[in-house]
Amino acid sequence: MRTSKFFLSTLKEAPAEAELVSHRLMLRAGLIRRLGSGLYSWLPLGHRVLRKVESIVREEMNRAGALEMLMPSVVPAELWQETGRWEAFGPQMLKIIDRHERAFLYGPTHEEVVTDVARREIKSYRQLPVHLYQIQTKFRDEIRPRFGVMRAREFLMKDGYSFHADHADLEREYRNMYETYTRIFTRLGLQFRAVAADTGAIGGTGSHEFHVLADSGEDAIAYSQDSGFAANIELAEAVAPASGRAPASRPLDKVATPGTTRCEDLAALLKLPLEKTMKAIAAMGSDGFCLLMLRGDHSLNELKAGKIDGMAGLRFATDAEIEQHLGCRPGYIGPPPISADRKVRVVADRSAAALSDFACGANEEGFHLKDVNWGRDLPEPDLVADIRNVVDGDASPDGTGKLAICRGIEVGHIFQLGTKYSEAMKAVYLDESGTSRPMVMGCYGIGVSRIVAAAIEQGHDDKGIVFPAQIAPFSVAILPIGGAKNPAVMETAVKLYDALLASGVDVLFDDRDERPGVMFADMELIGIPHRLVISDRGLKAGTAEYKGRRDASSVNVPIDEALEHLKRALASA
RNA sequence: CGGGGUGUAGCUCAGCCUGGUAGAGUACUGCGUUCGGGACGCAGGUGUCGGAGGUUCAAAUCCUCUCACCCCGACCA
Repeated sequence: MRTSKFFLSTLKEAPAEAELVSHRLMLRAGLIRRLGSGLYSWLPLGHRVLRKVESIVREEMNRAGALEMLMPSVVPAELWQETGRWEAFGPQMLKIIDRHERAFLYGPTHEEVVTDVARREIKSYRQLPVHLYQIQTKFRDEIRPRFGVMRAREFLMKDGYSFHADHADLEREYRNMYETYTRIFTRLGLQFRAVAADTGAIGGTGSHEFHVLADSGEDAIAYSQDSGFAANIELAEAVAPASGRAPASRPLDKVATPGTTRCEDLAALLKLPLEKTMKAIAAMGSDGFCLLMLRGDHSLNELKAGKIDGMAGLRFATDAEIEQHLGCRPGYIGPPPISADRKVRVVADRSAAALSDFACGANEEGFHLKDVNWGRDLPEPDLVADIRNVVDGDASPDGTGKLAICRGIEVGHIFQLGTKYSEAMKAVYLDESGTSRPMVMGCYGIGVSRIVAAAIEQGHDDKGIVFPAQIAPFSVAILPIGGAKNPAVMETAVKLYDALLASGVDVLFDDRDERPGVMFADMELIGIPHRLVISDRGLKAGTAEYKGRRDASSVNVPIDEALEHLKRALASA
C-alpha cells in the first residue's frame, strides 16, 4: 500500500476526551473516530488491525473444531421472554420497536438465538456435540462507556456456544477452549493470565476469565506466585488467619476521638497499627439492617457479602437508617455492647472475628472504644464469613504460597452454562435409550475490538504504538527520504516495495512528499514493526537503513541484502 | 441513576468574572524556499460561540430551560 492511496489521519494532539493511553493513541494514530458515546468508527488503518485480530481468533476456533455461523443482531423479544432475560438483563439491553409496534432487542449476547437454532435442528445424541460461533457486533447500553473501544457500547465479539449430551463432554470442550484461548492470546503476542471468575449475569457453574495484564486494567486479579492459583479478586477467597483469636489482655477503654471518623485517623490517634482497628459498615439486605465488621486495613467485597443468606440485594444503609438502628451518626458506629438492649445483626469477616484488643466505634458521636474484645465487650458475631477483598500477602486459598495482586483487562471469558438455557427453552435431544434430555451447554466469549486497545495498553512508548507483529496494520514501512526530488532513491525504494509485495508482505510505502521527520513520526505513531529507510546518503554508501520498532538504534545493510535482512527480521518476530 | 465538570475553527485552547468588531496555536489551500526527526516565508478560506427562550440599545459573556459529551461510584467481552 502506498500512503498516497491510503487514509492516514494522524493527529499531533489527542482530543481532550481521551484519558487512557490506548484511547489517546488510537485516536492520534487514526485507528478510530468517535461517533457518539460508546460508538466508534474504525478507520481503514484500525480496521486492518481489527481484521488481523479477528482472523487469528477465527483460525484457532476453526482449528479447535468450532463452526462459524452468523446470527441476526436484532432479535425478537419473545425469545428473551422465554428465558426471563427480557426483564432480567435490564436496561443494558437496547430495545427496539418496529413499525408494527413489535418488540425487538439488539443482541448483547446470543444464548437464546443459538439455543433456538439447536432446539430446531438437533434431535439426537448422534448430532452432538456441536460448537457454533460467530464474530459479530454486539450492543450493550453500558451505564458508563469509557476508554474508547475498551468499554464501548457497540463492540465486536466472538461468541461461541457448545452443546453436549452430558456434563463430562462439556468439561472436555471447556478444556479444549481453555487451551484454544491460551493459543489465541499467545499468538496475539499478549501477556495474559487465565483466572477463576464469577459467572455474573450469564449464569452457569465453572468459569474462567482471560485477562491481558495491564496496570490500567479495570479488574484486580489475585494470584499465587508459588502455585497456579489465579482468581478475579471478586472471587478470591480470603482464608481465616491460621493463628486464631488471641485472648483479651487489656481492659475495655472508651476514648474521646472528636473528628476521627476514618480507621487510618483512628490508628494514628491511638498509635495503633491499622490492622488493630475495626470498621463497621452498615448495610441493608433482604433481611434488613446489618453491620458488616472488617479490619481497618481491609475492604468490603460486595459480591461475597451479597451472597450471604439474608443479604441479597445488598446496599449501603442511608444515614437515616443508621441513626434509626444504632442511635448514632456514621463515623463512630460499632456493634452495640453486650450489655445493651439494642440488638443488630453483626456479620464479621474471618480476620475481623479473629481480632482481640481492637479499636472500634462506640456508637456515640466523638468516641471510640479501645481494647475491645468479642464475647467480653461485644456479643460474638451472629455470623463469621469471608466478606473482604484479599490483599497482597494473604495466604493463597489453595494453601500454597502467598497472594499477589495485579490488574488486568478482561478479553475472554469461558463458562460452563449447563442446562440453564436448554431447560428454559426446551432444547432437548434423545439419548441412546430414547430418553429426552436437555442439552448441556458451554459458552465462550472474546472481546475482539477490546483486544486492540488491550494490545496497545501493553505495547506503546513515548513515540506511539508498538504493535505485536501479528496484528500490526502493516508489517514493514519503506521510507524514501527526499524521494520526490531524487529519482534514484525512489526507484530503489519502489523496487524493494514491489519485491516485498511479491513475497506477500504487508508493506506500507510512504510515497508522500513529506519531510523525513513527518514520515518517521507517523510510522512510529502507528506502530509499524519494521522500518526501511532509503536515502541519497545511503545510496551513495550502497546501504539501506533498517530499524525495528522496539530497537534502540538502526543498522545499515547493503542494499542488495536489504530484502533478506527484512525477511529474517520478519521471521524472527 | 446519583455526584462533579466541559461545550467557542477539523484538533488543542484563550476570551466569559467586569456585556460593545470572535481570537491564538495547529491543521487546511496556493506560491516560493527548505529536505535525516512533526520546517520557514507570503497569501488565503474557515465559525448558526451546543440548542431554545429571556434580560438589555447591545449577549460567546448575565438569567432560565434543554441537549450532548467527559470525569468519579454499581455492569461486563
